[in-house]
Amino acid sequence: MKIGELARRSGLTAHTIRYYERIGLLPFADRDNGRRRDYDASILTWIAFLGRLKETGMPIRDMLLYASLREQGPKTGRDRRLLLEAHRTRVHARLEELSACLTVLDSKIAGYRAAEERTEADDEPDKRDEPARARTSGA
Amino acid sequence: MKIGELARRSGLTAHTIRYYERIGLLPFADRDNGRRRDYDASILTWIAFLGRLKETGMPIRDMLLYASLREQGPKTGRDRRLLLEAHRTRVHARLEELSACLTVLDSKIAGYRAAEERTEADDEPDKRDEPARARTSGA
DNA sequence: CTACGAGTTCGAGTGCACTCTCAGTCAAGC
DNA sequence: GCTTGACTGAGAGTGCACTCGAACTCGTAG
Repeated sequence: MKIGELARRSGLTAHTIRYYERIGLLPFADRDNGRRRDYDASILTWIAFLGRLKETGMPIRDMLLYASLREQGPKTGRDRRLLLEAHRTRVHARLEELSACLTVLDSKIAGYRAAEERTEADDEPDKRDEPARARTSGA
Repeated sequence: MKIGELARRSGLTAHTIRYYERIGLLPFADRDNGRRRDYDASILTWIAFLGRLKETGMPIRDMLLYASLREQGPKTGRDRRLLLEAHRTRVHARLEELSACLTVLDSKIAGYRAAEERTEADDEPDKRDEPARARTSGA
């Protein structure tokens, strides 16, 4: 598989694939007789996993560490697990954080809704911009 | 309240507060007789809310839109609500995405754990780096 | 009066993760 | 033999969100 096809199949651009190879996130690819990268389909699994790490907010420098452990073979399994476990903890924390924010967002939206209903009812403009607390003067 | 105290109380740096004012995320602050910013405590509520938006991944350009609607007073309530609802949808999607990734991460970790147990059992090195699929040759 | 520390503006610099341009190379088709 | 189009490496450029430095101004304590 050439870089163009890998780009289509992985969702990365050819530019990004070369960039990832340059920085060591992808292993140095075999070249054909014309020095062009020629990939095995198995690289797709690795790219997909990198995608997960990225999606969960892992910085490239950490992915590089994981990648280098992977390059060193199965003896690094424990280190890789520890790395993933630490990351898992962070992702979990982020998840909780987002949930909490979602709650705040919901109550803010509810506040705006309530304000709109009041406005429809008495059509009275005011200067408030904090809809979460209802005006006591209202209906 | 001067910028230093606001920085301490909001968790932003004085640099960031000035930057936010410059780009319009914070309203232009009143100045004292020496041209220094003098804040009312109410700004803290706004900064906290901006923090929520930021925490949930809203880009500054969207926060700017929200801020400008807020500046225009209560007549923009509906627009602000729509903006927040759209954002809420994105945050929710992100949350699901993260949950899915967490599952993948968990199974990857479980795979490494299993590999470690096998290694402890038969102390046999191998070349595999995809722990999710167990070796059938194992005990 | 002088020193100090906190503030001011403006603009340049930083770190991240790409993203793109350039000049050149190569295999295949006409 | 020539064109075409995907590919090459090196390096510059981009967008985001700050972050910092330089040179300056104030108000107050000593």
